[in-house]
Amino acid sequence: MAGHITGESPIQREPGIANLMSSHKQVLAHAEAQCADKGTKLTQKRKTVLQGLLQTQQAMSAYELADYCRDELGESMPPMSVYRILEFLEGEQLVHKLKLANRFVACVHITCDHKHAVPQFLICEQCHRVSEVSIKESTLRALRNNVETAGFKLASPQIELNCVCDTCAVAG
Amino acid sequence: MAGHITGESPIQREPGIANLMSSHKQVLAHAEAQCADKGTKLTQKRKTVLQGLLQTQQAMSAYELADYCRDELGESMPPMSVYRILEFLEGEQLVHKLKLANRFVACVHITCDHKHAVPQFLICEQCHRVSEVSIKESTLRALRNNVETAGFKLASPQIELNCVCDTCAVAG
DNA sequence: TACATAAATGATATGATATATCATATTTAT
DNA sequence: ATAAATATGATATATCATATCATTTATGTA
Repeated sequence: MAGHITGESPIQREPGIANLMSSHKQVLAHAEAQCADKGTKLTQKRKTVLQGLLQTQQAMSAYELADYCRDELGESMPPMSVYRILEFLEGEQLVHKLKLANRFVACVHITCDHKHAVPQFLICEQCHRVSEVSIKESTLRALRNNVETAGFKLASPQIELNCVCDTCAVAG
Repeated sequence: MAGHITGESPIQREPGIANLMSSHKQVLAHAEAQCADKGTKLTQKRKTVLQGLLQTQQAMSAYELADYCRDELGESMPPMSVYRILEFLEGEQLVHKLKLANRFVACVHITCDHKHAVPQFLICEQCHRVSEVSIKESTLRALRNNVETAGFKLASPQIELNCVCDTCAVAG
């Protein structure tokens, strides 16, 4: 019953920890204000979970997040609470669930005020690093066309792709 | 420990059971020949699992398939064997694993001799019906471009999309 | 045929992700 | 101050999946 974070590959934090910390503070403040506007509350626990996702910069499972919050952020966090909190954060569009990986990521657009484009998630199968990029309108239209011709509708415009990141590709 | 097939929505079999049965027979024969060519064997158990996928026309979990084989096809089938057999069938390209749904489908191109196009799977979130369509070369190129710009590589060109089929959309 | 080897399947244990439900604590409104 | 609503804790259980060892079945060769 050791930690849930698989040790396969280290977590990458390019811009230096200190900068990230302070930028996370801003993101959290923004998220809190956004919730307040909508009449919901970003409680301490919810903030901690979101902070975990912001800091690790990885797609995390609920159980991994529970461990991370307890061990690194000093906040006791039963996994079932994490699931509930993630559900809340998803509803607030602060977090995305990646079905392809059964993991969760912080939305990279929390501090943007404009409407988000359709996200395209590139998920490294090996280290779970995630890149959230925007899909071109024309590409999305082509996909949607395929879908509707087949008698389906896109349930969520979000697109997830099985990838390998360059770092793992080199290492592999 | 009741059946694993969720009763939410009935399985749809448009062309009439009898026709499907006979066409499945052909598909199975083709699959068997294909294996023989490669020096592998489509055993009785493997045939039964593939038949289950062909008949239900749904994305099925391994456990659902185990139940289906036992109850509907009269072949005792421990879930762990189903996993092994699905792995084999995937290797033979007779079956695809849909990570988005944690389920498996029969490949719709088993009887085609030409090389398959890149598959795009439309998965109904509600009834797990799946449509396997081909993605246009230009669309795939656009996606791949997005991916490589972000420093990733597509691990599998297979694309899975969260959808709702028209039947469920009407019912819902 | 008899035997050795390889391949396939059976059986069990366990891990990992997720949902359901009821109890308790905290916040909010009146 | 109290009731109602919201948030969190705790437990049980469902669901998807892998690892491992035992047993059976098929295959090749003396």
